[in-house]
Amino acid sequence: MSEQSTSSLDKHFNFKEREAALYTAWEQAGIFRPEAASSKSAPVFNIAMPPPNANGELHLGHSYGYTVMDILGRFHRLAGERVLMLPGKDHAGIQTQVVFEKKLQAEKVDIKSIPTADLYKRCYDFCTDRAKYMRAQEKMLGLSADWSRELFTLDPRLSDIVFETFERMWKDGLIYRGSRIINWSVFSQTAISDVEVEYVERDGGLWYLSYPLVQPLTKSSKHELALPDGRKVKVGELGMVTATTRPETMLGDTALAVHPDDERYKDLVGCEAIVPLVGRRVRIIADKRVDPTYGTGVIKVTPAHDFADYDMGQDHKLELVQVIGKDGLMTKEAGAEFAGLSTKQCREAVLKRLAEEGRLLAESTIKHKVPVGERGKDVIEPLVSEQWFVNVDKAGNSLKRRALEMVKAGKIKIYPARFQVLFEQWLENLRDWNISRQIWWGHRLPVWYRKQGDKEEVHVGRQAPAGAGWTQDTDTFDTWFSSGQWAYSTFAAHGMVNLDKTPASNEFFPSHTMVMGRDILFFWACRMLLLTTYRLGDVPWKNIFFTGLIRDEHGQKMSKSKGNGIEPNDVISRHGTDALRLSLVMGASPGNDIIVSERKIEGYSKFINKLWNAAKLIEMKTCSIHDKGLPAQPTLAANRWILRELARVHRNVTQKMQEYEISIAADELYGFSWTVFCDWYLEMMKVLIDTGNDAYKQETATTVREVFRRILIMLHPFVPYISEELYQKVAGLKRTAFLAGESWDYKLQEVEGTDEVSELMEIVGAIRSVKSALNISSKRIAVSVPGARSAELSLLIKELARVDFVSDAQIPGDRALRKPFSGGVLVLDVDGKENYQKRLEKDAELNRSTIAGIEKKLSGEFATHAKAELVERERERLEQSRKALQEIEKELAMMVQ
RNA sequence: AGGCACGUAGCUCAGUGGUAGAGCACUUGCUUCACACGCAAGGGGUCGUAGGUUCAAUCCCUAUCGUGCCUACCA
Repeated sequence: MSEQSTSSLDKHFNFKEREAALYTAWEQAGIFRPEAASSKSAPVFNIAMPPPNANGELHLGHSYGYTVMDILGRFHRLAGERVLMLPGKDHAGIQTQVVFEKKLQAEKVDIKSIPTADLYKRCYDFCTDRAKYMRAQEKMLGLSADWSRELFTLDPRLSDIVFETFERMWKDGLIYRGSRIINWSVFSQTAISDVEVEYVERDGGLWYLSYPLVQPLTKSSKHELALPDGRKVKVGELGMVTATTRPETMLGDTALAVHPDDERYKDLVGCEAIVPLVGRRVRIIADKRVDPTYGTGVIKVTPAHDFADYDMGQDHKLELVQVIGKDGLMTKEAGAEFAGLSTKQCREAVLKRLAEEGRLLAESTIKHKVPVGERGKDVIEPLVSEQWFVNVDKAGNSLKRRALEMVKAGKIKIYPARFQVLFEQWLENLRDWNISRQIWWGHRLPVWYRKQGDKEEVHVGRQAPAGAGWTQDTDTFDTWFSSGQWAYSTFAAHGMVNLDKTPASNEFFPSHTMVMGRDILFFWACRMLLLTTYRLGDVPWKNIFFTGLIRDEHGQKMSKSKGNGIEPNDVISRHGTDALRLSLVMGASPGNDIIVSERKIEGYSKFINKLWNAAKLIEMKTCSIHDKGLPAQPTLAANRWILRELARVHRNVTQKMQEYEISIAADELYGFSWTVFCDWYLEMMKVLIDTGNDAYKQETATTVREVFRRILIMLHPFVPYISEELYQKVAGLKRTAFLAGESWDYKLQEVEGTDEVSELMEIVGAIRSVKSALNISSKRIAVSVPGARSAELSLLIKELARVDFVSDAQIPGDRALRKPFSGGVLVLDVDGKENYQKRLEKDAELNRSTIAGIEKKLSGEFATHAKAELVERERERLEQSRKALQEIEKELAMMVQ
């Protein structure tokens, strides 16, 4: 017996202390910089990581994305590549301004009294402060980012590029200023982007209004309309009947529209009608965008306050009458009677007046979706406003066509592949992009104006042109205009991309991979693709990986307002970073949502504990054994087996990682580490080291160290802390300063030999099964095992199954329980073997049905159609089952006697 | 309305044209000196439904139901 040794490791992994210490050590060693790679010409793996908004803190969604990125980054770093995980923060325009102004309000600061320049500075400081906090969270998560290259979207190095892009696009005619319909936030007093608008379902009214015809019909129509109150009216009889959810906008109607193929209204197209209350004469137009089955099939067209109507207005050259102002109140265009009312008051007033005039025919309630601001209560009004736009589909120089061509040509590998189609659809549907915002937080437009008499001069440039009287535009850029350039501006800021050279391809560009949540992804990805293609003539990234969303255990989206969110800091402090990372990855297939609960995180913390204890055991058993290096061909079957298994797992995991199948790779490693390595191999190791001779000890100690070292390397991307800690602390594992310096790939000579261990596992399993059923698991019993095997294997079977070997003849018949296995029949010496009868009967039944199944199969056309090897395999299975059944029946017959 | 995905054990998910899998949960036994955050042995599924192709379908095709998401519309 070997002397008792103790481990230098504590009872549990003290992750709270050790995680912070390990991170600091990594950072101080500079291993997160691409320059740390041993080869200066190694391939580059770089990610311009999506910058979170610098106005709050990280939520679990951020942790998820970062975990995926860090796993990829650490994997490629182990592969010897120059890895650059470039971190940053986004100034997040309107969102930050709202957060910041709320904060000032809470502090009872009078925002209006502060000059904009001061506000800007204070907000910048606020973001700097938040960024610092978030950076600490990112480090806590183990993110192996190159902090020396961190950037903020308002950093002058990035801003310069943003302004330059704007100027170039202006010169190229890809940017214009114009009055078009946009989403207007009444609360924030600015235009906002499509993604900032949400649609929520509300109960609303649908009112049926009649607009008199200028020239009444001469003969009555054969078509009838059904009103919701059951009435039927002849088409044209009461003028044009239209249904609307927003009666107040009728004051701005400049047409009525019907579907061109709608028989009911064919004769009326081209006629004129009168908008009630305002008395405006409007045309009846035909447009295929009208759905003839909805309402009455007639729509009132309000080009100034509806996106679809706006498009129709453009095509039919309709007048724009703006009746709702930016303050959310009715304008004087709405008429003296309504001007100054809120839209809600106006709706009531309009309905009252229409009813008085007999123009309100009917009303019904419906569910419909109304636009609201991101934070819920904000009212969004589509209205026409003068803004700056990017022309995304300019004739002869279409940004979106070029982007689309690249995607269609497969220049970006998309994971999962099914998102390719979605990506293309998004690009197809892009409308001109409003990039101006009426807020003070952000990049101020580099545009100057000067009034010269009636004319207004416009100059685009960072500096005011010569001459007096120029004033700069007070608008700022849509935050996506700057983050849309993140894919190249970040690398350009560090001199890794030359913006004046197109295509700009070099080792850092296009960047290797983009990881994005699939919710925001398409919106942002499209903009990045557009701007990068424009600026550099190439795609922004070679690969793009979409993650799903995080959901709670009931499948609900996590959100602050629902209160079902998991705080990363909180769970990390209780279960450790590694457990969180594992639970964010296990079961998460690309693009699909993932369910995360505290229970899941807690569950994976057990795996961390398991690794810790495996290390303790290895240390105890091997610390006194000197490592003489791994022999080319181990002599022990157990060692040959585990090395073969290791090589197999290494191949599988490597392949899955390269295919971005991260969860499958993690799952494979989890199973191998726990079931194969701990449950089987470590148990064998104990036996070989405790009871074996010196040669056994030597080879086994060396093997277990090598396999464990390899496991730690492979696990490191997923659980960086525990793996590094054990690598550092367990004697005999460490070869370089940090795991990051190890090599993922390794040359393992193909281990020869037959697979004797699977037979061992079958025999041990069969014995354990019998013992367990007879409730004698801990008892040492005698057993006869047919066949000859090495001293090592015999020893292992005896110790793992807790048996002594005897010959068949030594066991009395009334105590001998015969148990078939693939290599023959085991005979176990047990008390009360009749208690095993039920199990035997079940086994027999199982075998009979297997036999019947195979016989049926072989008697059919399978035998002639299927591949010969398949048929052969079935024959073997049949033979085996028959033999087993025979033995079981023999045993049962003896019991019955 | 259109598109996409999903539907496999109680839960979360793998998977394959030829013997249905894992983890968690559950049952039973075991404080065997790494770990009870553990070990061992078990129970549990006609792979959503209906057709089709095939010698053979959980897998391929068609239809259908259910769930989720996206886009458009909701005048």
